[in-house]
Amino acid sequence: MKVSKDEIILAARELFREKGYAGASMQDLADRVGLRKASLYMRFPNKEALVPEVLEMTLNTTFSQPGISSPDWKTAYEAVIRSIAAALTDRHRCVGFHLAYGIGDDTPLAKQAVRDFFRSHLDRMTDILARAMPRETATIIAADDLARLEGATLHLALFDDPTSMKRAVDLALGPVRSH
Amino acid sequence: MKVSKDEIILAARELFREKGYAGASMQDLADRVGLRKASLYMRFPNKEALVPEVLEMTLNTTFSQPGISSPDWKTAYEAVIRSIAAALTDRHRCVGFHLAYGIGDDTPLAKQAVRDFFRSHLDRMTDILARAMPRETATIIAADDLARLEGATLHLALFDDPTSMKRAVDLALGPVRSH
DNA sequence: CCTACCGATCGGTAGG
DNA sequence: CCTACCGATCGGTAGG
Repeated sequence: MKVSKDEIILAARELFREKGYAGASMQDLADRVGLRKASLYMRFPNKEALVPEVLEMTLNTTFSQPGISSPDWKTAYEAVIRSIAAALTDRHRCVGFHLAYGIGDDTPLAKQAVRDFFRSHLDRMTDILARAMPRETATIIAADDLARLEGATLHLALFDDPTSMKRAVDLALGPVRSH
Repeated sequence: MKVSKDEIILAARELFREKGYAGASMQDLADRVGLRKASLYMRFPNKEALVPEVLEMTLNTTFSQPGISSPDWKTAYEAVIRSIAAALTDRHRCVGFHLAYGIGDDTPLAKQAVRDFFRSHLDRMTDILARAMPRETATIIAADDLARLEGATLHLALFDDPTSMKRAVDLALGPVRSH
Protein backbone atom coordinates (compact mmCIF):
# COMPACT_ATOMS: atom_id res chain seq x y z
CA MET A 1 0.00 0.00 0.00
CA LYS A 2 2.15 2.80 -1.28
CA VAL A 3 -0.46 5.53 -1.45
CA SER A 4 -2.38 6.13 1.75
CA LYS A 5 -6.06 6.94 1.96
CA ASP A 6 -5.23 10.32 3.44
CA GLU A 7 -3.06 11.21 0.46
CA ILE A 8 -5.95 10.50 -1.86
CA ILE A 9 -8.32 12.56 0.28
CA LEU A 10 -5.91 15.48 0.30
CA ALA A 11 -5.58 15.34 -3.48
CA ALA A 12 -9.35 15.02 -3.86
CA ARG A 13 -9.80 18.11 -1.73
CA GLU A 14 -7.49 20.11 -3.94
CA LEU A 15 -9.35 18.86 -6.97
CA PHE A 16 -12.81 19.65 -5.62
CA ARG A 17 -11.66 23.06 -4.50
CA GLU A 18 -10.22 23.91 -7.90
CA LYS A 19 -12.81 22.35 -10.19
CA GLY A 20 -15.87 21.61 -8.12
CA TYR A 21 -17.63 18.26 -7.91
CA ALA A 22 -18.66 17.94 -11.56
CA GLY A 23 -15.35 19.25 -12.87
CA ALA A 24 -13.25 16.86 -10.83
CA SER A 25 -12.53 13.58 -12.56
CA MET A 26 -11.40 10.30 -11.09
CA GLN A 27 -8.75 10.08 -13.80
CA ASP A 28 -7.31 13.43 -12.74
CA LEU A 29 -7.33 12.30 -9.11
CA ALA A 30 -5.55 9.07 -10.02
CA ASP A 31 -2.90 10.98 -11.96
CA ARG A 32 -2.25 13.29 -9.02
CA VAL A 33 -1.60 10.47 -6.58
CA GLY A 34 0.22 8.25 -9.08
CA LEU A 35 -2.30 5.43 -9.26
CA ARG A 36 -4.40 3.93 -12.00
CA LYS A 37 -7.98 5.07 -11.91
CA ALA A 38 -9.31 1.58 -11.14
CA SER A 39 -7.17 1.44 -8.01
CA LEU A 40 -9.03 4.34 -6.44
CA TYR A 41 -12.08 2.10 -6.25
CA MET A 42 -10.31 -0.18 -3.79
CA ARG A 43 -10.55 2.53 -1.15
CA PHE A 44 -13.65 4.42 -2.19
CA PRO A 45 -16.79 2.85 -3.63
CA ASN A 46 -17.41 5.81 -5.91
CA LYS A 47 -16.74 9.50 -6.50
CA GLU A 48 -19.51 10.65 -4.20
CA ALA A 49 -17.94 8.85 -1.24
CA LEU A 50 -14.91 11.12 -1.48
CA VAL A 51 -16.98 14.11 -0.42
CA PRO A 52 -17.73 13.16 3.21
CA GLU A 53 -14.11 12.11 3.71
CA VAL A 54 -12.74 15.35 2.29
CA LEU A 55 -15.03 17.44 4.47
CA GLU A 56 -14.40 15.45 7.65
CA MET A 57 -10.67 15.82 7.22
CA THR A 58 -11.06 19.55 6.62
CA LEU A 59 -13.32 20.00 9.64
CA ASN A 60 -10.92 18.10 11.86
CA THR A 61 -7.95 20.12 10.73
CA THR A 62 -9.76 23.42 11.15
CA PHE A 63 -10.84 22.67 14.70
CA SER A 64 -7.55 21.11 15.81
CA GLN A 65 -5.70 24.40 15.74
CA PRO A 66 -4.19 25.51 19.05
CA GLY A 67 -6.36 27.74 21.20
CA ILE A 68 -9.71 26.47 20.00
CA SER A 69 -10.21 24.27 23.04
CA SER A 70 -9.30 27.11 25.38
CA PRO A 71 -11.68 27.62 28.30
CA ASP A 72 -11.55 31.35 27.58
CA TRP A 73 -14.21 31.95 24.96
CA LYS A 74 -12.47 34.96 23.44
CA THR A 75 -9.30 32.97 22.88
CA ALA A 76 -11.26 30.07 21.46
CA TYR A 77 -13.35 32.17 19.09
CA GLU A 78 -10.37 34.10 17.82
CA ALA A 79 -8.59 30.82 17.13
CA VAL A 80 -11.55 29.49 15.14
CA ILE A 81 -11.89 32.62 13.03
CA ARG A 82 -8.18 32.73 12.35
CA SER A 83 -8.05 29.04 11.51
CA ILE A 84 -10.82 29.33 8.92
CA ALA A 85 -9.47 32.58 7.49
CA ALA A 86 -5.93 31.20 7.21
CA ALA A 87 -7.07 28.19 5.21
CA LEU A 88 -9.23 30.30 2.88
CA THR A 89 -6.54 32.92 2.39
CA ASP A 90 -4.03 30.21 1.58
CA ARG A 91 -6.18 28.36 -0.94
CA HIS A 92 -8.29 31.24 -2.26
CA ARG A 93 -11.40 29.09 -2.32
CA CYS A 94 -13.47 27.10 0.15
CA VAL A 95 -13.97 23.44 -0.77
CA GLY A 96 -17.14 23.34 1.24
CA PHE A 97 -18.60 26.33 -0.53
CA HIS A 98 -17.67 25.03 -3.95
CA LEU A 99 -19.36 21.74 -3.12
CA ALA A 100 -22.36 23.49 -1.57
CA TYR A 101 -22.95 25.27 -4.86
CA GLY A 102 -22.07 22.37 -7.12
CA ILE A 103 -23.72 19.33 -5.60
CA GLY A 104 -27.23 18.40 -6.64
CA ASP A 105 -29.97 16.01 -5.64
CA ASP A 106 -28.39 13.19 -7.63
CA THR A 107 -25.70 12.82 -4.96
CA PRO A 108 -27.65 12.89 -1.69
CA LEU A 109 -24.89 11.51 0.51
CA ALA A 110 -22.53 14.23 -0.66
CA LYS A 111 -25.22 16.85 -0.19
CA GLN A 112 -25.82 15.76 3.39
CA ALA A 113 -22.09 15.76 4.05
CA VAL A 114 -21.84 19.37 2.93
CA ARG A 115 -24.71 20.36 5.18
CA ASP A 116 -23.14 18.55 8.12
CA PHE A 117 -19.83 20.26 7.41
CA PHE A 118 -21.26 23.75 7.71
CA ARG A 119 -23.66 22.81 10.49
CA SER A 120 -20.65 21.67 12.49
CA HIS A 121 -18.87 24.95 11.86
CA LEU A 122 -21.90 26.95 12.91
CA ASP A 123 -22.58 24.80 15.97
CA ARG A 124 -19.04 24.96 17.25
CA MET A 125 -18.81 28.70 16.73
CA THR A 126 -22.17 29.19 18.41
CA ASP A 127 -21.18 27.03 21.37
CA ILE A 128 -18.14 29.18 22.02
CA LEU A 129 -20.02 32.46 21.76
CA ALA A 130 -22.88 31.14 23.89
CA ARG A 131 -20.53 31.08 26.88
CA ALA A 132 -20.77 34.86 26.98
CA MET A 133 -24.13 35.77 25.48
CA PRO A 134 -27.63 34.44 24.87
CA ARG A 135 -27.71 31.51 22.49
CA GLU A 136 -29.95 33.32 20.01
CA THR A 137 -27.44 36.13 19.68
CA ALA A 138 -24.59 33.67 19.38
CA THR A 139 -26.32 31.83 16.53
CA ILE A 140 -26.73 35.01 14.55
CA ILE A 141 -23.18 36.23 15.06
CA ALA A 142 -21.73 32.85 14.11
CA ALA A 143 -23.80 32.68 10.93
CA ASP A 144 -22.86 36.19 9.85
CA ASP A 145 -19.17 35.84 10.67
CA LEU A 146 -18.98 32.62 8.67
CA ALA A 147 -20.87 34.14 5.74
CA ARG A 148 -18.51 37.08 5.71
CA LEU A 149 -15.43 34.86 5.66
CA GLU A 150 -16.87 32.80 2.83
CA GLY A 151 -17.90 35.88 0.89
CA ALA A 152 -14.41 37.31 1.14
CA THR A 153 -13.13 34.37 -0.92
CA LEU A 154 -14.72 36.12 -3.89
CA HIS A 155 -12.01 38.76 -3.76
CA LEU A 156 -9.33 36.13 -3.21
CA ALA A 157 -10.43 33.84 -6.02
CA LEU A 158 -11.01 36.58 -8.58
CA PHE A 159 -8.56 39.33 -7.77
CA ASP A 160 -5.98 37.75 -5.48
CA ASP A 161 -7.03 40.36 -2.97
CA PRO A 162 -6.67 39.30 0.68
CA THR A 163 -7.71 42.63 2.22
CA SER A 164 -11.40 41.81 2.36
CA MET A 165 -10.61 38.61 4.25
CA LYS A 166 -8.44 40.55 6.68
CA ARG A 167 -11.25 42.98 7.34
CA ALA A 168 -13.67 40.08 7.77
CA VAL A 169 -11.40 38.73 10.51
CA ASP A 170 -11.08 42.12 12.17
CA LEU A 171 -14.81 42.66 12.07
CA ALA A 172 -15.45 39.24 13.58
CA LEU A 173 -12.90 39.76 16.35
CA GLY A 174 -13.50 43.44 17.09
CA PRO A 175 -16.68 42.97 19.09
CA VAL A 176 -15.16 39.93 20.80
CA ARG A 177 -12.17 41.87 22.04
CA SER A 178 -14.16 44.81 23.30
CA HIS A 179 -16.70 42.56 24.96
CA MET B 1 -36.42 31.54 -35.53
CA LYS B 2 -38.70 30.20 -32.84
CA VAL B 3 -36.31 30.32 -29.91
CA SER B 4 -34.70 33.68 -29.26
CA LYS B 5 -31.13 34.20 -28.19
CA ASP B 6 -32.31 35.70 -24.92
CA GLU B 7 -34.32 32.61 -24.11
CA ILE B 8 -31.21 30.49 -24.51
CA ILE B 9 -29.18 32.87 -22.35
CA LEU B 10 -31.81 32.79 -19.62
CA ALA B 11 -31.83 29.01 -19.65
CA ALA B 12 -28.04 28.90 -19.67
CA ARG B 13 -27.98 31.16 -16.64
CA GLU B 14 -30.27 28.83 -14.73
CA LEU B 15 -28.11 25.91 -15.73
CA PHE B 16 -24.82 27.57 -14.74
CA ARG B 17 -26.31 28.69 -11.45
CA GLU B 18 -27.55 25.22 -10.60
CA LYS B 19 -24.69 23.09 -11.87
CA GLY B 20 -21.73 25.37 -12.47
CA TYR B 21 -19.75 25.59 -15.69
CA ALA B 22 -18.44 22.03 -15.80
CA GLY B 23 -21.72 20.52 -14.68
CA ALA B 24 -23.79 22.31 -17.29
CA SER B 25 -24.11 20.42 -20.57
CA MET B 26 -25.10 21.72 -23.97
CA GLN B 27 -27.52 18.81 -24.29
CA ASP B 28 -29.28 19.84 -21.09
CA LEU B 29 -29.44 23.42 -22.34
CA ALA B 30 -30.89 22.28 -25.67
CA ASP B 31 -33.53 20.21 -23.89
CA ARG B 32 -34.57 23.16 -21.74
CA VAL B 33 -35.18 25.45 -24.68
CA GLY B 34 -36.64 22.77 -26.96
CA LEU B 35 -33.91 22.68 -29.59
CA ARG B 36 -31.50 20.08 -30.82
CA LYS B 37 -28.03 20.46 -29.41
CA ALA B 38 -26.48 21.24 -32.81
CA SER B 39 -28.84 24.18 -33.23
CA LEU B 40 -27.33 25.97 -30.26
CA TYR B 41 -24.14 26.33 -32.27
CA MET B 42 -25.92 28.58 -34.76
CA ARG B 43 -26.10 31.30 -32.14
CA PHE B 44 -23.07 30.56 -29.97
CA PRO B 45 -19.72 29.34 -31.27
CA ASN B 46 -19.16 27.20 -28.17
CA LYS B 47 -20.06 26.67 -24.53
CA GLU B 48 -17.57 29.22 -23.26
CA ALA B 49 -19.21 31.99 -25.28
CA LEU B 50 -22.37 31.60 -23.23
CA VAL B 51 -20.64 32.90 -20.12
CA PRO B 52 -20.10 36.54 -21.16
CA GLU B 53 -23.64 36.73 -22.49
CA VAL B 54 -25.13 35.32 -19.31
CA LEU B 55 -23.19 37.71 -17.14
CA GLU B 56 -23.89 40.77 -19.28
CA MET B 57 -27.59 40.07 -19.17
CA THR B 58 -27.45 39.62 -15.41
CA LEU B 59 -25.46 42.81 -14.89
CA ASN B 60 -27.87 44.78 -17.05
CA THR B 61 -30.89 43.49 -15.21
CA THR B 62 -29.37 44.16 -11.81
CA PHE B 63 -28.50 47.74 -12.60
CA SER B 64 -31.73 48.53 -14.44
CA GLN B 65 -33.82 48.45 -11.29
CA PRO B 66 -35.63 51.66 -10.43
CA GLY B 67 -33.82 54.03 -8.11
CA ILE B 68 -30.31 53.05 -9.09
CA SER B 69 -29.87 56.05 -11.35
CA SER B 70 -31.15 58.41 -8.68
CA PRO B 71 -29.02 61.51 -8.10
CA ASP B 72 -29.39 60.90 -4.37
CA TRP B 73 -26.59 58.51 -3.48
CA LYS B 74 -28.45 56.97 -0.54
CA THR B 75 -31.40 56.09 -2.75
CA ALA B 76 -29.13 54.74 -5.44
CA TYR B 77 -27.04 52.60 -3.10
CA GLU B 78 -30.06 51.17 -1.35
CA ALA B 79 -31.52 50.25 -4.74
CA VAL B 80 -28.32 48.45 -5.77
CA ILE B 81 -28.08 46.47 -2.56
CA ARG B 82 -31.74 45.51 -2.68
CA SER B 83 -31.51 44.55 -6.33
CA ILE B 84 -28.59 42.20 -5.75
CA ALA B 85 -30.09 40.78 -2.58
CA ALA B 86 -33.47 40.18 -4.18
CA ALA B 87 -31.96 38.17 -7.03
CA LEU B 88 -29.82 36.10 -4.69
CA THR B 89 -32.66 35.47 -2.25
CA ASP B 90 -34.89 34.39 -5.10
CA ARG B 91 -32.43 31.99 -6.72
CA HIS B 92 -30.45 30.93 -3.63
CA ARG B 93 -27.18 31.04 -5.55
CA CYS B 94 -25.16 33.59 -7.46
CA VAL B 95 -24.32 32.59 -11.04
CA GLY B 96 -21.30 34.83 -10.99
CA PHE B 97 -19.94 33.29 -7.82
CA HIS B 98 -20.52 29.77 -9.08
CA LEU B 99 -18.66 30.62 -12.26
CA ALA B 100 -15.92 32.45 -10.34
CA TYR B 101 -15.23 29.27 -8.42
CA GLY B 102 -15.71 26.86 -11.27
CA ILE B 103 -13.95 28.40 -14.24
CA GLY B 104 -10.31 27.62 -14.88
CA ASP B 105 -7.48 28.75 -17.09
CA ASP B 106 -8.68 26.57 -19.95
CA THR B 107 -11.53 29.00 -20.62
CA PRO B 108 -9.83 32.41 -20.52
CA LEU B 109 -12.66 34.34 -22.18
CA ALA B 110 -15.10 33.09 -19.61
CA LYS B 111 -12.67 33.85 -16.80
CA GLN B 112 -12.26 37.42 -17.98
CA ALA B 113 -16.01 37.80 -18.27
CA VAL B 114 -16.45 36.76 -14.65
CA ARG B 115 -13.84 39.26 -13.53
CA ASP B 116 -15.49 42.00 -15.56
CA PHE B 117 -18.84 41.10 -14.07
CA PHE B 118 -17.72 41.61 -10.49
CA ARG B 119 -15.46 44.54 -11.35
CA SER B 120 -18.51 46.27 -12.79
CA HIS B 121 -20.48 45.60 -9.63
CA LEU B 122 -17.71 46.94 -7.45
CA ASP B 123 -17.08 49.97 -9.65
CA ARG B 124 -20.70 50.98 -9.80
CA MET B 125 -21.18 50.56 -6.07
CA THR B 126 -18.00 52.51 -5.40
CA ASP B 127 -19.04 55.32 -7.73
CA ILE B 128 -22.26 55.80 -5.83
CA LEU B 129 -20.62 55.79 -2.42
CA ALA B 130 -17.84 58.10 -3.60
CA ARG B 131 -20.39 60.88 -3.94
CA ALA B 132 -20.46 61.12 -0.16
CA MET B 133 -17.07 59.89 1.04
CA PRO B 134 -13.43 59.52 0.01
CA ARG B 135 -12.97 57.06 -2.83
CA GLU B 136 -10.70 54.81 -0.77
CA THR B 137 -13.37 54.39 1.86
CA ALA B 138 -16.01 53.79 -0.79
CA THR B 139 -13.93 51.03 -2.39
CA ILE B 140 -13.62 49.18 0.89
CA ILE B 141 -17.27 49.47 1.82
CA ALA B 142 -18.39 48.31 -1.62
CA ALA B 143 -16.08 45.29 -1.51
CA ASP B 144 -17.22 44.27 1.95
CA ASP B 145 -20.91 44.78 1.29
CA LEU B 146 -20.72 42.67 -1.86
CA ALA B 147 -18.72 39.95 -0.11
CA ARG B 148 -21.31 39.82 2.65
CA LEU B 149 -24.19 39.48 0.22
CA GLU B 150 -22.39 36.70 -1.64
CA GLY B 151 -21.48 34.94 1.58
CA ALA B 152 -25.08 34.97 2.73
CA THR B 153 -25.97 32.72 -0.21
CA LEU B 154 -24.31 29.94 1.77
CA HIS B 155 -27.21 29.94 4.20
CA LEU B 156 -29.70 30.21 1.37
CA ALA B 157 -28.23 27.42 -0.74
CA LEU B 158 -27.69 24.98 2.12
CA PHE B 159 -30.40 25.70 4.66
CA ASP B 160 -33.00 27.74 2.81
CA ASP B 161 -32.33 30.40 5.39
CA PRO B 162 -32.87 33.98 4.18
CA THR B 163 -32.22 35.68 7.52
CA SER B 164 -28.49 36.07 6.98
CA MET B 165 -29.17 37.81 3.66
CA LYS B 166 -31.66 40.13 5.35
CA ARG B 167 -29.09 41.07 7.95
CA ALA B 168 -26.50 41.60 5.21
CA VAL B 169 -28.86 44.10 3.60
CA ASP B 170 -29.55 45.84 6.90
CA LEU B 171 -25.87 46.05 7.71
CA ALA B 172 -25.09 47.49 4.31
CA LEU B 173 -27.87 50.06 4.53
CA GLY B 174 -27.61 50.94 8.21
CA PRO B 175 -24.56 53.19 7.91
CA VAL B 176 -25.95 54.69 4.70
CA ARG B 177 -29.17 55.76 6.36
CA SER B 178 -27.49 57.28 9.39
CA HIS B 179 -24.94 59.04 7.29
C1' DC C 1 -2.77 -2.62 -7.60
C1' DC C 2 -2.91 -3.48 -12.63
C1' DT C 3 -4.73 -4.04 -17.81
C1' DA C 4 -8.49 -3.86 -20.37
C1' DC C 5 -12.76 -2.77 -21.08
C1' DC C 6 -18.02 -1.17 -20.61
C1' DG C 7 -22.00 2.02 -21.94
C1' DA C 8 -23.04 6.80 -21.50
C1' DT C 9 -22.21 11.32 -22.25
C1' DC C 10 -19.24 15.20 -23.34
C1' DG C 11 -18.39 19.46 -26.73
C1' DG C 12 -18.48 20.11 -31.31
C1' DT C 13 -18.96 19.36 -36.63
C1' DA C 14 -20.52 17.77 -41.48
C1' DG C 15 -23.82 18.27 -44.51
C1' DG C 16 -28.09 19.30 -45.88
C1' DC D 1 -32.94 24.11 -37.63
C1' DC D 2 -32.36 19.11 -38.31
C1' DT D 3 -30.10 14.06 -38.55
C1' DA D 4 -26.19 11.82 -37.98
C1' DC D 5 -21.96 11.48 -36.55
C1' DC D 6 -16.89 12.42 -34.57
C1' DG D 7 -13.09 11.49 -31.03
C1' DA D 8 -12.46 12.16 -26.20
C1' DT D 9 -13.59 11.47 -21.74
C1' DC D 10 -16.77 10.27 -18.07
C1' DG D 11 -17.68 6.96 -13.75
C1' DG D 12 -17.28 2.44 -12.93
C1' DT D 13 -16.36 -2.86 -13.43
C1' DA D 14 -14.32 -7.61 -14.71
C1' DG D 15 -10.86 -10.35 -13.86
C1' DG D 16 -6.59 -11.31 -12.47
